[in-house]
Amino acid sequence: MQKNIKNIPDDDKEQAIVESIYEAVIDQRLAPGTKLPEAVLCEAFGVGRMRIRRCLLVLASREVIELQANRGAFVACPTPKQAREIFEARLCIEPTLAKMAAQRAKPADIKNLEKHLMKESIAHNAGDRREAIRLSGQFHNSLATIADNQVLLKTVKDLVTRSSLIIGMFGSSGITNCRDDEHAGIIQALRSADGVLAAELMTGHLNHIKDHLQL
Amino acid sequence: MQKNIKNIPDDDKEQAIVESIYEAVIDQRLAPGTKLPEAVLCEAFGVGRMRIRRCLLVLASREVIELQANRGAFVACPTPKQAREIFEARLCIEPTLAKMAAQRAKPADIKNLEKHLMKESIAHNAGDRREAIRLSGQFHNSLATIADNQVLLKTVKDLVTRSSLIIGMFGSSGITNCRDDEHAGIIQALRSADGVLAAELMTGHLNHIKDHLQL
DNA sequence: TCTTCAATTATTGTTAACAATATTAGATAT
DNA sequence: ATATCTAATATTGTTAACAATAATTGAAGA
Repeated sequence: MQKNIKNIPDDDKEQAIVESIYEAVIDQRLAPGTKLPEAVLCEAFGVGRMRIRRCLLVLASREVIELQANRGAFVACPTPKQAREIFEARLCIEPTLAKMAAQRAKPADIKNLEKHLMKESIAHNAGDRREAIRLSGQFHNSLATIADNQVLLKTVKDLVTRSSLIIGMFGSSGITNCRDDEHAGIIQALRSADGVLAAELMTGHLNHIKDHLQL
Repeated sequence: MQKNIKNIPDDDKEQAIVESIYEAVIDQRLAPGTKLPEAVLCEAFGVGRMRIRRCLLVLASREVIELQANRGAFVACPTPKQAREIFEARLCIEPTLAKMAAQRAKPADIKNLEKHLMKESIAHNAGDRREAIRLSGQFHNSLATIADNQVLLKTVKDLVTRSSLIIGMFGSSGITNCRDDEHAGIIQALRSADGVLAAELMTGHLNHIKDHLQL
């Protein structure tokens, strides 16, 4: 019999590091342009330089960070053009994804989304902008999970992460970016298995987020 | 004044290597499951091991190859489940993309597509299956280019590349996979700037390709 | 002849030292 | 005081040797 095949040695640890940096970007603890020196990351995660470099390369390949020659890694600074393209991509993908989710959502999925929505509402009312953004992104990922398509999930995750950077750069600081009542509407559409409505609401929702940006 | 900033040292060369492997996968010169030993690639591209490893990591992060612990790199073998997800993703993205392309196509773009179509037709009539597949993929990339969205272009490129692997694994060998007359129809829709039609035709086209697979 | 085990070989993974480049600090001159 | 140049420092990029693991070969036994 064959031994369990892991993808690459200690891949789990590396994936955890990548995820950790993703999270920090989403939470806006790592602002656009922040330098990520190898030594600091080695210290922080308790691994060697090679590991960190591998993680940085993966992050760069997903355009969450940028690698500059002989200067190192920096958290990406999306340009207005990139911002437009990213939201255009989201508008291309997520409405259809919402439709798929509406067709496939099981009662348990709806339950989880409702719980999620409550958390969003709490963070929102508490004025915890950071947490609100984080949960808002997570909501979009959840739809991809319910739609049960790993390929689209990965794509959306990247887009959501980069959207956090965009909001960090071009978001009007006063206004809340993701209105949770719009999320509520989408959940209601899923509940009634109305895919077309879910898609429409998602389109409107993404347009609202985009419209609140100062590109 | 500041020196020209390149992304990373000799990034161009590395990107060329990655592209080269992409091409080989698309052309089906690298069959699914083929082992890619570091030494061979170092020799082939005339670079050190470190470079090759970086390229392999990028390719793995895009799921064009798979890295196995202590065993090295292998051209990816998409599972039927992955194949379904990839085509679902394409069906999610490319119709809308075709619509965008229809709205943005300039006369020169149409001209190029027509030239491209002729090449496809020639390869098709000559029974050059490999070239036909390659050109067929390129057609889909061209639409993303015309739509002028780098984010979606990159996503589609990945999906098209992996589709080549899927066709290599699950394609019925006798039947041609991408009917160029369907491409012709899409071009006609672009010519008349009929986005809705372009989207519909693209949906049908992708479904046809998918239906010719033996999952 | 086929299977199993051990030893050899080949390949990948890791580490540490070194080279190249950028950044910083300090001194000098205007 | 500011700007500029130079030297020192720090950071990144590269290489080569080494360690760990897998693949292969061949021999021994059933």
